[in-house]
Amino acid sequence: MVAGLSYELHKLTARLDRAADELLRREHNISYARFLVLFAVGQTNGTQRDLAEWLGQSEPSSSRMVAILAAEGLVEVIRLEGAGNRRRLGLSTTGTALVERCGQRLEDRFQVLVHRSGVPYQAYQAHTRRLLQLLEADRPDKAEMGRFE
Amino acid sequence: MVAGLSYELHKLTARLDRAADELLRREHNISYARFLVLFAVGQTNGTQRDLAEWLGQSEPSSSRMVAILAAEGLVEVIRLEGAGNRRRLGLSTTGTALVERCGQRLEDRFQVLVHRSGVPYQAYQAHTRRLLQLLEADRPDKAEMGRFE
DNA sequence: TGAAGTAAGTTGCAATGCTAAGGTACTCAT
DNA sequence: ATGAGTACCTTAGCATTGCAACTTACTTCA
Repeated sequence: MVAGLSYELHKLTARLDRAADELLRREHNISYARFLVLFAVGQTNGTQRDLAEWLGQSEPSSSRMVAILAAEGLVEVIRLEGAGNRRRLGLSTTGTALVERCGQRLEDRFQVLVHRSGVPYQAYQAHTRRLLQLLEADRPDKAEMGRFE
Repeated sequence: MVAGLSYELHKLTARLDRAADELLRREHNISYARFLVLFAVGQTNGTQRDLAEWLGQSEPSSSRMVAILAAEGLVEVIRLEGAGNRRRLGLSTTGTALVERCGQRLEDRFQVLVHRSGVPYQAYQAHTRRLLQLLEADRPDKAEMGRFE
């Protein structure tokens, strides 16, 4: 048959995401989608476009999520005067704390899973990254992506 | 930082799915989500529950997709008399042809990508499967799942 | 100094996913 | 033969995504 590594990846990710979502909702009353955005804000500390890029999502998606998270006081949005229609994103104190706790919890859990499975974390990660890189290289866009400073 | 294999998996899958979606819409006027369901119908040839299970999706999701695909004449739904409220799903002739073409196209493309990346297909697939297996084993459900014949 | 260009962000709409709750078609023990 | 149980499917409603189209805030150039 058509083996289908891609289907298995799809499925694995779907399951992982769902499991993460359940855990976060139960323990921290937040969805995985929102957590991911929060986490990404912490990582990028840039514009919304940077955020979308990091997440591998469309801009409208992150735009909306940012609006929601900002309204909840987890993300801070600062308009940059004299820099075009740009804002810089950052985590609020509450946001930082939340990301900290959730991130730790998820990472722990995931590492346990991987460890129990016997799959070599390093190698699997390296392969995943490699594929991702190649996929990014294929799209003829943001080679530079304008920063502000 | 929190390395985050899981984020990378999430992102990789998102990108792969999006690329597949673009290709299928452009060349065959069908979304990747629908194609996946069609493909799964061909693989399972069972009930909708089997289908959802194979896809790693919720039952309502596949129920809705089946309704749509049946309305488009791609999937055939057969009520099984005397077997409870069950239906057996199968691909119509058109459906089979479509899956054939799209599946081939996607698989080719994906294999080229993996090959170019230098990632060992077999090993990566084995790891993915292993993780998936463990994840399935954790959920205390359908160990048997009732078939009809 | 104002028209065109550019980079970033937002809005409208449809597709798809999930959970919770409800329905349907049988089987079985009493 | 009837009420409980079981397995499968559907409906209702919300969350999140993507694309297309539009807006906003600056920059450039004639």
